[in-house]
Amino acid sequence: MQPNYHPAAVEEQAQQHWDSRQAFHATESGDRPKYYCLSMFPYPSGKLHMGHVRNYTIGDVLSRYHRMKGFNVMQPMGWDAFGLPAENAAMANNVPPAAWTYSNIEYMKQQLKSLGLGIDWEREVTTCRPEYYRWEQWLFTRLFKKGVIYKRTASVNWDPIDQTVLANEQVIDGRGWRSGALVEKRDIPMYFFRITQYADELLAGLDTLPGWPEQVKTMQANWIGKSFGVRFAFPYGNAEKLWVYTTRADTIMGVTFVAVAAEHPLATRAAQNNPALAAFIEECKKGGVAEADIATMEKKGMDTGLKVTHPLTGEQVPVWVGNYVLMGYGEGAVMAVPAHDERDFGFAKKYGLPIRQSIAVAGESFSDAAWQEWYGDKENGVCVNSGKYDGLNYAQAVDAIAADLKAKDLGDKQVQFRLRDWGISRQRYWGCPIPIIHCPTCGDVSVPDDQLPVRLPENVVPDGAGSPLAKMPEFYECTCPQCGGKAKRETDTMDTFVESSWYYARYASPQCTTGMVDKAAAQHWLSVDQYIGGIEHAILHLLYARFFHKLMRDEGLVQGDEPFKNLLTQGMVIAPTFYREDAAGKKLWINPAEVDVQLDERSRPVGATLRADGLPVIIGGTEKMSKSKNNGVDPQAIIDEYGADTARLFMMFAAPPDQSLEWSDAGVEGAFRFLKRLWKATHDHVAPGVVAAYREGELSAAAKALRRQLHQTIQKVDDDMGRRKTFNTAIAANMELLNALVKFDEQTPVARHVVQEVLEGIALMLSPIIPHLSHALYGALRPGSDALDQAFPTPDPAALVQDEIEIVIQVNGKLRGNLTVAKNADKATLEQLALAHPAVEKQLAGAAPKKIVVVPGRLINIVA
RNA sequence: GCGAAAGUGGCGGAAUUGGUAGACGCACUGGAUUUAGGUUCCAGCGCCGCAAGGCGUGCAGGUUCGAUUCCUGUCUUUCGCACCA
Repeated sequence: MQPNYHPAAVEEQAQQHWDSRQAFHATESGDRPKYYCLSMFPYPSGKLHMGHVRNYTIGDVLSRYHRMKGFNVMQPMGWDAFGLPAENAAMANNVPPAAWTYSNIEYMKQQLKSLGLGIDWEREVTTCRPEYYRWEQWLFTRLFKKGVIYKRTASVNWDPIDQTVLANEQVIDGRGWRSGALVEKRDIPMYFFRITQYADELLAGLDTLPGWPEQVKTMQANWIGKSFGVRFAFPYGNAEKLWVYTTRADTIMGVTFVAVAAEHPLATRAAQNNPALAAFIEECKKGGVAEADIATMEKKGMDTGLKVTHPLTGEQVPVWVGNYVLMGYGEGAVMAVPAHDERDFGFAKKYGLPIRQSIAVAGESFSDAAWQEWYGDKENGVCVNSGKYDGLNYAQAVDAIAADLKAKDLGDKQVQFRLRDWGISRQRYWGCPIPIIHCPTCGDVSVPDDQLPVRLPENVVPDGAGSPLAKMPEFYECTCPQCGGKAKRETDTMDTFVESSWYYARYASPQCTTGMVDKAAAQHWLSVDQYIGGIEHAILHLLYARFFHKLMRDEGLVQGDEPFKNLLTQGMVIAPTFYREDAAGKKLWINPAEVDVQLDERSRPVGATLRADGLPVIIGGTEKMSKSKNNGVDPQAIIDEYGADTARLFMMFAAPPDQSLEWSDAGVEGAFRFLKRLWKATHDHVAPGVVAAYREGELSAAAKALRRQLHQTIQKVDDDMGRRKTFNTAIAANMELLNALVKFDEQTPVARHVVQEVLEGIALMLSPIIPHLSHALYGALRPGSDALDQAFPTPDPAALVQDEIEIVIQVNGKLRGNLTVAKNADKATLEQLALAHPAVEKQLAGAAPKKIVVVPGRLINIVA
């Protein structure tokens, strides 16, 4: 064994060893229970970022830990290879997205390999390959025939200069990112997945997922947004009806106006002979479709001049157009009750509309000032100024009002979801072609199986103005599969969320050519035992994948209702930011690697300078590593300098996996220092010759204590890695153990056996985190054996036995001293010892204690 | 705006079931080793205080013998919001 730790050599040797024995190739044979460990696959953007390294290290730690616990582990990897960045790179560099993507994959694959991940590379999946997306197209055609996929129009961001549809991300402050043009809403035809049909099941399924974070389940439940309310109509004109939906039917008697979306037919009609209104409606159509923008913009409205009839009072109610009412939600119209809804209140105040109280809370006054205290109080409010409904509480009022509306055939109770159907049409090139043919006589016809896949040409460079496929007759000219007549192929591609919604299933049989999945393989490996990925995917990706699993189940492809049994949502990797401002006040972001931070005598930062010129820079916040803030740290540089084990150790040590992780160069140094200490301790121990691990023999008190600490650590680390998944505390416990070992200086033969036992224990306990180093250390401690084949250590009950324990003494809940007592000391003895303690006598000052609380094995609290 | 989280020393974090706040690491300070820098090793390190002691987990309340942990309110920060992935 080398006297010093050289990570490059250690890691190369270990990786070659694993490769040569195909250590991570997973098969369905054998009788060990399976463990399918899946990390969210990367988008091949160019090179790995720290978020990838963190994600895949967590997955690898769990995979290797479970291998040691006796599981047949399958850990695959692939590429989420379609997407917008490839088109942007193509335009910038004049390279086809395909070529750019494939070369990125090649480079990033080498990077992943250098991390020493235990991946079965024979299962690699790349979504932009026809072998993959042909099955997506195949499923599409099935779902289209079933009616789960349908076509309708929907609003998109339209760039009037580039004549193209923009993603929300491409709209900056209401303008197109390339053209700078003010973005407009435009309605275009799109295909939709009828996810709302599965809304109830997607909601109920959350209760079957105890292995998911509560936070994620709550977010999904709120996103699905099941609400119990009343759908009812305001009649008008010639037996026409304006429908609205409300969850607060108890406030219906407080309605003073109705607000409709700009796109609502009633608004369109009213605008025909009202130029001012027409102009306002046009103004509402300006701006993008992102909900966050719409919800935070100034609430504006205009009277249509139209009136509708209140269904219960018969009163005439004005209809307004409101820019905050969304056509895509519910009925595209809402009843407005300014007295009991915050948004309506603000709107009524602004435009001088009447406010009518219809709910009261006993003992509370109703005024503009007091209003906000209880405006929406569902629990304590009762109806007032509401005629026959006066005095009814929320539930009673809703029941009575719904019944009366039903009797008039003007409404009824209705369950509604916030979830909307999933529009998947994209007017982009680098995506999976939608397998539809438009025939002038047969309509929309799905592409027959024997004509799949609809191949995406790979040699195209987009120009940013509309979809390239729509300009390629060789792509879109075709014949109708039904009538054989001249027809046009669909040129839209699918949302890339579609590919990432089923890749987990494809990994079970990645090369299957006879179907989307091999049913037997899918049955063996699914569901995913552990899924790991960023918290930013908590809603959309995870909801779509759950939806797809149910679609595939209903096609008989997979079994079970849910794809991911356990979910771990990792936090972001964050880093400090630094910047300077130019003359125009524009921030120029400077990478942390180029900055020196000055500290005061208490190590508080007082300033920062750019290394290149020694002049000051401004310290910004600590934020998610990103290109835009130029605060990214390249993982490759860390691996090159310290090795993968140090990078892995630091990332697992600096924070628990579900919290954000702050990057720290000094922290990386600390991790490296620990590995050097561990290497040296092992080297010094094996230098005089290898011994067997301790089994029996008389031990000194110090040796006994060290051995007890080892076995306590094994117990803790097993729990931390398995149940808690807090790798930071597992590492800390091993650091403490190494510190204790270094202090232990007995050289007797039996002491050397204990040291051997401790070093073997550390090497194995940490092997999921620092596999290369553990491979080398274990090989040195046990020549001829492979750390990879070892079981996770188990604690020796005999080593854990303790005769004496420490008990804390408190007076009035404050720590005043402690006692070392026999483990089985009884309550009376403990009280007596505590009262005799000098610090307690001082605190009591002769007075008798009022009460004594004894928590066995922990503390005594004396209440004075 | 709506939904979900998080706030603990100079910093990252620990305290797992209401029971010793600050484990472990970083930074810093002092010392040893070293020609020097670096490395390594030893010691110290929440705040106030000479000490005794007091204070202390964003802020304000509450429950409890005892609260970082439970409850109410509030502030700040982060994530998501349907075409970024």
